[in-house]
Amino acid sequence: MQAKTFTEVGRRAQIVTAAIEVIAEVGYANASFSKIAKHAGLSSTGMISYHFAGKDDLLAACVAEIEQVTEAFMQPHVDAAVGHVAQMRAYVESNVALVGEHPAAMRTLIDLVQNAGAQAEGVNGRLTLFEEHFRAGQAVGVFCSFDPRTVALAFTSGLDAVVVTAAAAPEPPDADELARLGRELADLYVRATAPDPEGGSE
Amino acid sequence: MQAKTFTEVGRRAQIVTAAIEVIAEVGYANASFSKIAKHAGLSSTGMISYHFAGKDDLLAACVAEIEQVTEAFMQPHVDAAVGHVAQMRAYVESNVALVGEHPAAMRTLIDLVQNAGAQAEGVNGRLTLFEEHFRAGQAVGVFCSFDPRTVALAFTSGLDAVVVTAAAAPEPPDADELARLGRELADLYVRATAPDPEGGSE
Amino acid sequence: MQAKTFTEVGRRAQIVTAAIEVIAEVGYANASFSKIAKHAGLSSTGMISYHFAGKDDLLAACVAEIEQVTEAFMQPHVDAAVGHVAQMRAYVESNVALVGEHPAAMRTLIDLVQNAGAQAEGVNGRLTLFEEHFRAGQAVGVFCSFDPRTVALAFTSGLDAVVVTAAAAPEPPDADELARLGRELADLYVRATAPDPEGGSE
Amino acid sequence: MQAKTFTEVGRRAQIVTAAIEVIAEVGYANASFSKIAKHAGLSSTGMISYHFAGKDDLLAACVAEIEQVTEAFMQPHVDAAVGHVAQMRAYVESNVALVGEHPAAMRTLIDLVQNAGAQAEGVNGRLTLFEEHFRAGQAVGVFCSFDPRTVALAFTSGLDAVVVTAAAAPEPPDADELARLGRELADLYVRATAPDPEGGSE
DNA sequence: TATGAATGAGGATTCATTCAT
DNA sequence: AATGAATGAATCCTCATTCAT
Repeated sequence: MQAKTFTEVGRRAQIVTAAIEVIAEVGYANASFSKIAKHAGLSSTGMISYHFAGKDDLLAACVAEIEQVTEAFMQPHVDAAVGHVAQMRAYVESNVALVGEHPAAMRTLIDLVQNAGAQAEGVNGRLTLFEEHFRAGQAVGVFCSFDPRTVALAFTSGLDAVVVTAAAAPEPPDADELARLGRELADLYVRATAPDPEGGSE
Repeated sequence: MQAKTFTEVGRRAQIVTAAIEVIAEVGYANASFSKIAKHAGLSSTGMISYHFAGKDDLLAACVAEIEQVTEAFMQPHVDAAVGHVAQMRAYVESNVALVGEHPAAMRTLIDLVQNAGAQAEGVNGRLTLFEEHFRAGQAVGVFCSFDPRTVALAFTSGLDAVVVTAAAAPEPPDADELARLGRELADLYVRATAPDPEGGSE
Repeated sequence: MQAKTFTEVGRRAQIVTAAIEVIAEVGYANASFSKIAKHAGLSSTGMISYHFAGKDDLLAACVAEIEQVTEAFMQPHVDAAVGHVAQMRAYVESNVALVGEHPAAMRTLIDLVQNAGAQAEGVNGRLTLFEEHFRAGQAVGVFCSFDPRTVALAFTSGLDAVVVTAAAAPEPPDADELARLGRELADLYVRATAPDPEGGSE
Repeated sequence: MQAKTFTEVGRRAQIVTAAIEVIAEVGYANASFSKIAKHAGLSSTGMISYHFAGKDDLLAACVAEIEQVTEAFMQPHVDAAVGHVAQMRAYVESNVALVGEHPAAMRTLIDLVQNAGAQAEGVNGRLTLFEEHFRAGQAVGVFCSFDPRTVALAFTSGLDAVVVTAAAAPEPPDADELARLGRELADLYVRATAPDPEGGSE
């Protein structure tokens, strides 16, 4: 009915930012409106309820915000890659590299994705993305034969684990270390999906 | 100095069992003492506080219990395997097979491992186990060259994801399907760590 | 000194209308400024506070509005009746008939009258009206001897109950049924106040 | 599973008593757990939630408590009366007399009955009681012809109004005044339902 | 006049924990 | 060894009201 005000947008963003940081700090289970309000410099939790329909709404906004940031960072890298294998590598490496840019966001995203469960479309979305990528690659012979769903599941969660571990480290890894980690993981995934020696190439 | 009585041990076990089932049902975040007490047939939450120092203590006991069950099931399979590769395969396949035996325990274990975070020694223990297994295998040339820590991290979390997905499925997979899943995953891990063609064999 | 502007009057009326409908729907206890504002198409509750001194003020305005509508409908019927008995009958029957015209208003009015309690002058006004009507009728012998105050109280609340029950029925009664109900009740009240057989007539 | 403890019963009774008094004072709409807890001398509202499943549960307990007290007082009077007319009179008079014994309970009961609405079985119960009493009396010719449902509705609400008005009066009426009020009302109801002059008698 | 943002108190409820019995 | 009652903080959320714009 009414376009969002500038202030409205600003406050929402402020609260989302605070929520992301709080969740990154204390975890999804312990992130209360109180802590988020305090972190955001708000005087009451009522303010959050004023701007968001409920906890789910706020959490969804956090996921949306992070996914946008994530996509903005990763998409160019993936698009620049040519071929299914290179694209997978670009996805993995840029995802790990993201830790250097937004460590809190990465930790929060994965926490939410693991715990929000049902309503998280992002998880299934990413899973399906991988799955179909594998299927397509197998069709053209650049991936060997395996169950795309199972491998997609193992890969995405393995990627998450590396990301969250890096993001949660006491002293965060620098860009070089992140690049190395990303390369290690991408190498692993490439080896695991490489076509049989006598297989074709792309 | 008084050793724990039989009743004491029994009560603790009863509570731990209830806690595992409750966490499997409603998740770590929503598992309260109330629900656990009710599930255990206890009329008061005070009983739980009496036997456990706190929530952390109870959770640790759950992890310990599950790990014991897990080890009892998996260890024979692993021990029966010969060579680093076969042992890794046995570990993965028997872990997935466990879903058929103790689905609730598997779901709970992974929930706790993901959320208990810091204090979970079990996670690091398993990580280190994998890591050293890789290092040893690399030394004898049955694994190719990679960062053992990173791959251990990716593999354990990938395994967890497959297990928890299977355990949480609306209609649980039967033994055959679990065997297939385990084989898929083990194949993947074996491919990913296989030595270069010109490498040696065990 | 500035007379209320046209807009001012319009907004107040709009809010009052919305409030009446909301109270009819969810009841006095659950009618909040939020719901009223939403129902009125206002984007903020501040608007209500701006036009009304407080909740009591708004409620009083609702009562006043409804009483005006009520009086406009009932007065002609009462005026057309001749004699104390006939007027009482006209009052009762036209009041019940009102349910067909303004069911929401009727439900709200009675809800407010029952709950607003103390500050509701309307109630006492109606009570006093009945009381004096009885007294006057007794003076000319068309009513038997009884305590006017007590009977006024019993009659008005009995009338309210019939009205609100009719107004709240899942499928609202049609005009014929309302007429029947009104006649039933009026008959009852006439019988209850009829002079002793040997008494006079009007 | 477990019989209620003495303490449990005592606390529940204490809370119910406090709730009845608070509702009598501030009305159903404004009776919060806080006020009830304070009135009962409890240090927290959690105590109430501990003993009652929720607000509805507490309210139902209040209604049950009051109805028990009410019935204990009224039933002997009604039973002692012979014939449908005398029983109706006994019901009305003893109900009004109850105000002298339990003014707060009366005010609360009526407040709850009016506002609890749906879940109040007591209301419909009483209504049906009256209705069937009328029907039975009409069958034997001691009541004239009228719609039992409508008259039952008007009478019960009229009775409530007289009771609550007496109970809420700044200076509560003494026993004599209550007896007079009860007689007035009973006379009114008897007149209103009396059979036509040529009708039969009981 | 009107708006939307902000406030802060208060709503019911659940929580882990303690304690007397 | 166990119970059940009690605690009080914390949970999310809604409330009527105020205020700068």
